[in-house]
Amino acid sequence: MGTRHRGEIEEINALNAFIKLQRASESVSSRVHAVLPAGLTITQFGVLEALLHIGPLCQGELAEKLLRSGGNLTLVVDNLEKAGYVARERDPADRRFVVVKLTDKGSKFIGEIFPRVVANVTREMNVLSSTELFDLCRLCKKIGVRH
Amino acid sequence: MGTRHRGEIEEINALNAFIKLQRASESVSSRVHAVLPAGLTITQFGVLEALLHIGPLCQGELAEKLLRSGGNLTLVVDNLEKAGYVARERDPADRRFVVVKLTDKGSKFIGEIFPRVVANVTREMNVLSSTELFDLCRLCKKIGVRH
DNA sequence: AAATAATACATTGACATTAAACCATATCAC
DNA sequence: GTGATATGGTTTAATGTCAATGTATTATTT
Repeated sequence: MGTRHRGEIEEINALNAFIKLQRASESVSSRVHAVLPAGLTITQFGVLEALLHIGPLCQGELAEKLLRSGGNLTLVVDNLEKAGYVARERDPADRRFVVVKLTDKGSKFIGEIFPRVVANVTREMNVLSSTELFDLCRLCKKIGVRH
Repeated sequence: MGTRHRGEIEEINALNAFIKLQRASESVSSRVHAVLPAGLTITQFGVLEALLHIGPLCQGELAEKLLRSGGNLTLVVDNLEKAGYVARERDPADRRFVVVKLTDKGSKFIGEIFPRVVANVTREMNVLSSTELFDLCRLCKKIGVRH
């Protein structure tokens, strides 16, 4: 091992950390997903949650917040609309925009689910101490930013 | 804010860290993905990379390593097979197993791509110092484990 | 040896996901 | 105002993804 170049070690450490990051994210996410009612996907949950806490949003904003493509959001909102959880409305001021808002049914639904997801996330993440959580936030923030 | 219960603060910190973890993972992954040749997906890359570094594997092993379902791997291997990068072979000792191996074309292909992905991952992750990388590994390992 | 259970993969159906092409609306330049 | 350009959303084609179910093969039980 003494013959390894500096660059090789850097590469190995970077790859290693990258893989661990991906695995941690995927495995926590899948365990959190497990608590969602059958038929409600993570992205659908993300849309409902954003509408609950921010209020009505247009699809472009939803796509940006959820890191998804516009075309994807069209379909996800379609499915939420079919299920009766959200309603679409053309913005009369600028008819290109479609404003998505929670229906009463959707509001009640996400209002019941959200606390359970929070409890689950809390259980998953509190394997770390609050100092460790803070460190994780800092590191994630640093690598998450485009550079 | 002084009226917040201890539990509420824990929940907020946990949620906050969870979201940052997901975002960091997704955004790094999408930037790494960007370096893959058009048409090669992340999971396809994962299969080729595993075959390159471990050697021939059966589909069940691939599914486990890549944290994907068996049915999914069937399709991913289908597409890699169509593209001529891998070949399937029934294990003669136990005909339930399908051994997947790289073709010459696939071997050459992944051999060219892998170093470029490594370079990209290195560039992304080396925003962190080696100490920070080490910390990130430790934290991810801790939350990734099922508990 | 026949019935049963377990294992590995394939298939199906529903939804997610993206990129690219497309349509409708709005804005800008002239 | 008219044409060019930009913007927001939709559609399409290809792939991914899982859960559930089906099929083939092997192992176990009796």
